[in-house]
Amino acid sequence: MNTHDVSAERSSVKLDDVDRALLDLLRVNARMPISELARAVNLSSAPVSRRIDRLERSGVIRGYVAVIDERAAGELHAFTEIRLNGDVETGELEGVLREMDEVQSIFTIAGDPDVLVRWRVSDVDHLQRVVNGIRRTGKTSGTKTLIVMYDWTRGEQLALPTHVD
Amino acid sequence: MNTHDVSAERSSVKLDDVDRALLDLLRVNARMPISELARAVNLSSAPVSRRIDRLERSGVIRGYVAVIDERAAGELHAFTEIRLNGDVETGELEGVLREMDEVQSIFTIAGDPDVLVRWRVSDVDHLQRVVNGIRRTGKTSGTKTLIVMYDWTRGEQLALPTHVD
DNA sequence: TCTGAAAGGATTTCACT
DNA sequence: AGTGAAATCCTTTCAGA
Repeated sequence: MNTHDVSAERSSVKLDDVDRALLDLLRVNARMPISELARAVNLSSAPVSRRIDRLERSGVIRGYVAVIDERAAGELHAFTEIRLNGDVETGELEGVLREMDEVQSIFTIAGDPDVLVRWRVSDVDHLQRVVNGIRRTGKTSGTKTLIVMYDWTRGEQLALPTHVD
Repeated sequence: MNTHDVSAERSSVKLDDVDRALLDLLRVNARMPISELARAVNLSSAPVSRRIDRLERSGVIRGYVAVIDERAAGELHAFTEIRLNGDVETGELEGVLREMDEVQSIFTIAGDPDVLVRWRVSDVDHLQRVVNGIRRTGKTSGTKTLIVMYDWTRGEQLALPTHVD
């Protein structure tokens, strides 16, 4: 099916249906062997290898990450919504946030709030410290923090090699 | 279908320093070869292979996902905060959400809101349709949607294999 | 639980279509 | 832009410590 290339504004990348199929497969299992991807799109390994290389170099594939059970790893996850002071640009806070090890993701939002941050901390005390750290920059006019109790992401439960004998 | 089927043996998992080092490496590059991981932790490949297998089976590693540039792929990402009606349990809505292809992640929150959903849609019309779909379930008392303009996640920019020319 | 070696796969390159 | 074969490299299993 032909879902269309809407982007075009900044990226000169053209994706065909095979590229999109590969992306959908890798989204669900980033460790899927090239040989298996090739079988899924009815090609041999060589062109699939080259296509993935092209997708990586062009920035369409930004990376491959393992998803870890945060509680098994003894961690706490949370989000903080941040509203910025009127004279502060999002880029200013982003620079601060990227330097903090506890920051896992930063989302710039169209509307209110201005920024959404995902934290990876050891406990609530740690969370309080990092959120206070953001407040103390003087760049924010308000924060609201959401503690994650449970989370689910598409693909994560199917991603492991299930050996069907 | 049951909602909580994964990693029941969470409490019986013990991680040593080598395990934690492997997790940190895989978080940043899920496609890193076992041989390279082995070098990084000063072991041979065999035990690293077995350790990762154990981490996968015990549910500590939940999966491996490729991170795609949504704009290059012609997509729009957004979050919706959901407040549930007083008589609705989070599990009820979760069941509905998991069936929707547009739902990428579901976070159950301690406090207000009750649930945070991450969407992957083709455009704002599509977003409006899926959010209205949630409203029409009658399970929610309020929603607030945040459209992502830009996002950054730790590790994603270093995750690609650095090749020597 | 590790090492080292060997077997079996996977990936990439290359000549050709 | 894809195929098939060959070379290289990776992963897993197994014997031994």
